[in-house]
Amino acid sequence: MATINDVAEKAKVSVVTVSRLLNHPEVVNAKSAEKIHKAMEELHFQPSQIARSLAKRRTNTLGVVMPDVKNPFFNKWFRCLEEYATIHQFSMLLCNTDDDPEKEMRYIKLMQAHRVDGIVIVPYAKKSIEYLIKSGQKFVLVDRIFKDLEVDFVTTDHFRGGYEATRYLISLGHRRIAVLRGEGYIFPDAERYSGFQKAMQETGIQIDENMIMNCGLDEGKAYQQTKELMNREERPTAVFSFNGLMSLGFIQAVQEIGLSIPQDVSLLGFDEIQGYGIFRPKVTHVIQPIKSLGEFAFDMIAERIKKADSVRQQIFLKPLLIVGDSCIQI
Amino acid sequence: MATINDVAEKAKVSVVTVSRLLNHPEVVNAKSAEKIHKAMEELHFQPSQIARSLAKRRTNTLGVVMPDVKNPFFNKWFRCLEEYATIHQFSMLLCNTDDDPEKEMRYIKLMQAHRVDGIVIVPYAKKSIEYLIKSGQKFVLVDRIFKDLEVDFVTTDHFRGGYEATRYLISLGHRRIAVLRGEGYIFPDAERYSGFQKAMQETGIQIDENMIMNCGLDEGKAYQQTKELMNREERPTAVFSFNGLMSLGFIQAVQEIGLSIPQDVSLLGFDEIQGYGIFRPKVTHVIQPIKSLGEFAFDMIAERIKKADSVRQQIFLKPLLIVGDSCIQI
DNA sequence: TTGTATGCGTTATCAT
DNA sequence: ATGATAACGCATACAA
Repeated sequence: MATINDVAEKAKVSVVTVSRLLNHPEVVNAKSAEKIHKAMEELHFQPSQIARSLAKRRTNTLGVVMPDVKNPFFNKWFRCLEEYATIHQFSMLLCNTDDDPEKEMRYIKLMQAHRVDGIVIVPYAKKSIEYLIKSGQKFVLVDRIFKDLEVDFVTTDHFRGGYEATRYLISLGHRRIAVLRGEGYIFPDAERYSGFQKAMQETGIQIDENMIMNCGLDEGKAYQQTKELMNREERPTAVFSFNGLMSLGFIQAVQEIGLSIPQDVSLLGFDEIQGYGIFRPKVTHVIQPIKSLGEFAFDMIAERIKKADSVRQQIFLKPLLIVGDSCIQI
Repeated sequence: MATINDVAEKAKVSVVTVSRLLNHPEVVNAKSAEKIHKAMEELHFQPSQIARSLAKRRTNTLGVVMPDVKNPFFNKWFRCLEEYATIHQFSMLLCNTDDDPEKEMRYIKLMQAHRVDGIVIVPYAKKSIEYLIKSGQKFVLVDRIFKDLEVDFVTTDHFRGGYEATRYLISLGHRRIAVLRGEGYIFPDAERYSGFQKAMQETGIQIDENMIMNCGLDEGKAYQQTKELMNREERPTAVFSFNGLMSLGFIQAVQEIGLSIPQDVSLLGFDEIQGYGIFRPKVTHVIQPIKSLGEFAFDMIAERIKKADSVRQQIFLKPLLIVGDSCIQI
């Protein structure tokens, strides 16, 4: 690939003038500009971001570290982030951790080696974030936060989501509500459960601990737990599933047992389900403001890149309850 | 972030020795090595890939240009590619074109500006590929190819997929087979249709052109076309949908009309459907060897990066028909 | 408006 | 086994 030198030579100007045309076009004379442009065309010249990054100590690329692009929630989010970042002249280096702490650390260091200007991370391990802080890296947390760490983040108000969903079920007359959740380690899981608890307490309903199923946020486990749960003598009248994958596992198990939603059991899920469009009844679910989650993430990291001492931003966005046909009054 | 200079100073050796430890560890004395390692630890040193890339004229990063990570087929493929590439010390710069020719060109040039060692592309416009050739860029085509261009590629044998799927439907007694397809512009769409044609011709069945529905590979259009199609006096007994999205649209429309699969109409789809797991009946479908599609793509581009004059590779992978319950004998 | 000199962080070459 | 020096492609300060 041609360099700035080749262009300068061909246009019979100095390298600096070429560089100027790239960075401060207003100060270069029209004739020179034309000659240079012509030379660039002929040589298929593209300024090297590598050399440019080295000189400017800015790469204009963002590192994105997240659990898994295969997850519908995350890939939608990533696309929003990418689109928005591209408008602002940023490229994206992408890594998937599969919630493996070691991968996460390795990838973070890889990003740093690439000298990304900032890291946008949906983290798993708190240790990773502590490392980011310690190493002076600029970064923004998305979705999964750690309450005791003083860092920039944008997330959904998962507490509110859990709370409102539960209130809705209660308003329909449900008392025996089961929960399909994770281990409570990651923030959204913990918060949604807290919201659930609060709604139950407020309305004076006793939580039946036997109906709080730890499924590790996993489809397969949700399937198994559902089989066990729904074959009990005293079944729940409603199930609150904490993500789309578990909703899938639940539905599959329920179908195999021969029960119907919502006649035999109501279902309320967090996030959309894959294939949501074709499944009947329409599942009542809580959605997150994915686009905003992407745009805020970019704005925040961009702001911090601009000035390291910009104010700390901690944003909670409102979730929204979409009412379908999977919950009935009892 | 600390540089190689800081490390050298702290370890009381020259920069070169530090660099050597990084690149040719075997030639540096154990004592020096230890001192350097210690200094690196203390300084949280990560060698700058930027400076390294500039000096070596190799970035060890790959540009991935594809239509859309949201598409389940592509995101599974991307994950396979990423995992495999990471093992081989390559990072991935990712861009989504949404099949917009302008975006595609812009992104390709962006990748070149970043001096990626090679580009892995699922293209839309032939023009993009012609540019890649003209500019001397190393690249590999995945999934969508152009038969008359002499370039490296790996794709599924879509012709065979279309052929075998159609033969299967015919073997079940179907004669009036409708097709939900795209515009025939991209390779997989065109090939699948050719395979369909061949199977029909071989068995002496007349293709009813009115049942070949151009849905632009889009869910919404497939939904509309299905409504029109299935409300005709003479309905097809089977439908062959060319991708998962259109299968979704089809199913939704059929459900709304009040028909059942496969009692009223059989369905055979290409690729998996989102939410496949919970939809009943299980949809009979053709799957592609996604993992191989990722690994071959990497191996090929890696090979070409190693030596520009390596032999041209053009690989067709076999698709596989997965029989479910969505097609019945008539 | 344009050019000269220098530096960005690393590697390669040639010495020692 | 180690070091001095130049080079990678570009941007910036300063000079003209």
